[in-house]
Amino acid sequence: MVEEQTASMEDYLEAILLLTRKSGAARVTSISDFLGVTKPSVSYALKKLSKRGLVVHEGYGDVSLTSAGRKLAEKVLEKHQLLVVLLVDILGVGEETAKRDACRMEHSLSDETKSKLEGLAEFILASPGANKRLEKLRYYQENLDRYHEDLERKTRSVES
Amino acid sequence: MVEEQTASMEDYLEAILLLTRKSGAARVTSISDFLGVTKPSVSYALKKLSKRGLVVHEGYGDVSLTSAGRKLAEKVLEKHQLLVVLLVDILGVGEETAKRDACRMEHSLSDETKSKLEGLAEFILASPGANKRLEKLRYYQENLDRYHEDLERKTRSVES
DNA sequence: TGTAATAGTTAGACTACTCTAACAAATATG
DNA sequence: CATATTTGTTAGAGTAGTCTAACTATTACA
Repeated sequence: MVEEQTASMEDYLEAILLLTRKSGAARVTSISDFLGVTKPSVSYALKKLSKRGLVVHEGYGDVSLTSAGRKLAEKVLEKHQLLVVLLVDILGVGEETAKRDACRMEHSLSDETKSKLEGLAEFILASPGANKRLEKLRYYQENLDRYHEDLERKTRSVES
Repeated sequence: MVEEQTASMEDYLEAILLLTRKSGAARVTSISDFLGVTKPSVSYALKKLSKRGLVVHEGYGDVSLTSAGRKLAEKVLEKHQLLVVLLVDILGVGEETAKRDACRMEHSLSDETKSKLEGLAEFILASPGANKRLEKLRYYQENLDRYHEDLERKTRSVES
């Protein structure tokens, strides 16, 4: 069994997976650019992840994932992608917010909830009757937005 | 505008709100028991939250929230409760997992996503046609579970 | 009302990151 | 092939939290 990683370490694993997929290999610099952290921070993280057997580095070379590391990284990435689908395609959350939320929530989503959420997403997006259901949800959401806007307007006029 | 708080500080605010509602007042000891942290940790947190104008303490007495603190605490608690409804009543996630997930995800849920999620929950639980919809989802989830169990069994038999 | 029990604080260490500054290794180019 | 540029590491400090140990303040009650 692989121990739980911190959100930060999961971010590094996920970044390495994505960079490897995109360009064949990950480097300290590309990870640093991708995550928006300094190179010393990447160095520090890689040392930790190496000790835990999740990453192979041997200084100044390419960074790659061990199979344990890859398994973990894939799990995180799957959660991330599921959340994006849920937020954007089902809930209609704006791209920017959805991205920010997914990047944070991916670390707190249990495997159990993930699989249940997959079921919900499938039910709403791909099961028999899904189209009609999604259409109705969209309609409902839109009216709800209008309703909340009204409410806020009223609140403001009371406050002022 | 109130600045963003860390997950930890949000936990303290939420605990103070809940304890105040339950027993009229929060104390260092009750917060410490509730959150499962030591009293020095509570002391440390209260000092920070006081400086930020979110909590009123004046040593050795009751702990209470300022209106800014209460507003923030209520926001977090609402997110928590919404997540529990979503996880337990809609997705059918087990109580324990749902609680753990809600406690962590409440800190990464944006206001925008929260309101969209409220819409979804309402749509599934309380809109016209909701009963039938929830029933179908439940049925779908159950078969999905069975399907995934089958899949896992097959995977195992291949590996061994 | 004096003392024991409870409640809270302070001091100091530890963890898990983050960063900047300074240096070393590798690579690329004139 | 020597040197400039890029890449990566090490050292050291800072932050935000956690804890234990030792202390002080408050309260309870014999």
